[in-house]
Amino acid sequence: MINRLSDTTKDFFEQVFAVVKEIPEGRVTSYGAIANYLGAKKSSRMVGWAMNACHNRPEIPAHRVVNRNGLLTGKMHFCSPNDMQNRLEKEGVKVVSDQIMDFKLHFWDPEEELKV
DNA sequence: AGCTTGACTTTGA
DNA sequence: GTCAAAGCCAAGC
Repeated sequence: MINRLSDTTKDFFEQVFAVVKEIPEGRVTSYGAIANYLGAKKSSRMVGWAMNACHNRPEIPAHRVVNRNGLLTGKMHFCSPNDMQNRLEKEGVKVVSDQIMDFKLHFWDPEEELKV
């Protein structure tokens, strides 16, 4: 369980970053899963918005966070769109047409792994 | 203060 | 199974 922070927006960002940082190599998760773990399932967009601020946190493996369909929706927001897919494949995650193969297999649920 | 947009998800047809 | 619409919260204009 990561640090429980206040419900302020800024802390929400930190929470998202903390969870994303805990994602092991070769694993991926979805915005909704993170949002759900943070207790804001309906605010899945905010997770994406939080990732938008990941530019301030270079250590955040945002490439391991995809939409619920396993699609690399945010690849364009990387410095190099190809880098996201390349990095995932390097970690053992096969990606074809911006979509993660066997997404279910590589899926990493924070609620289960971090044990709320 | 109000409207539009956005790295999403869920539900209904 | 797919497609369209609604819901959600925050930032930018």
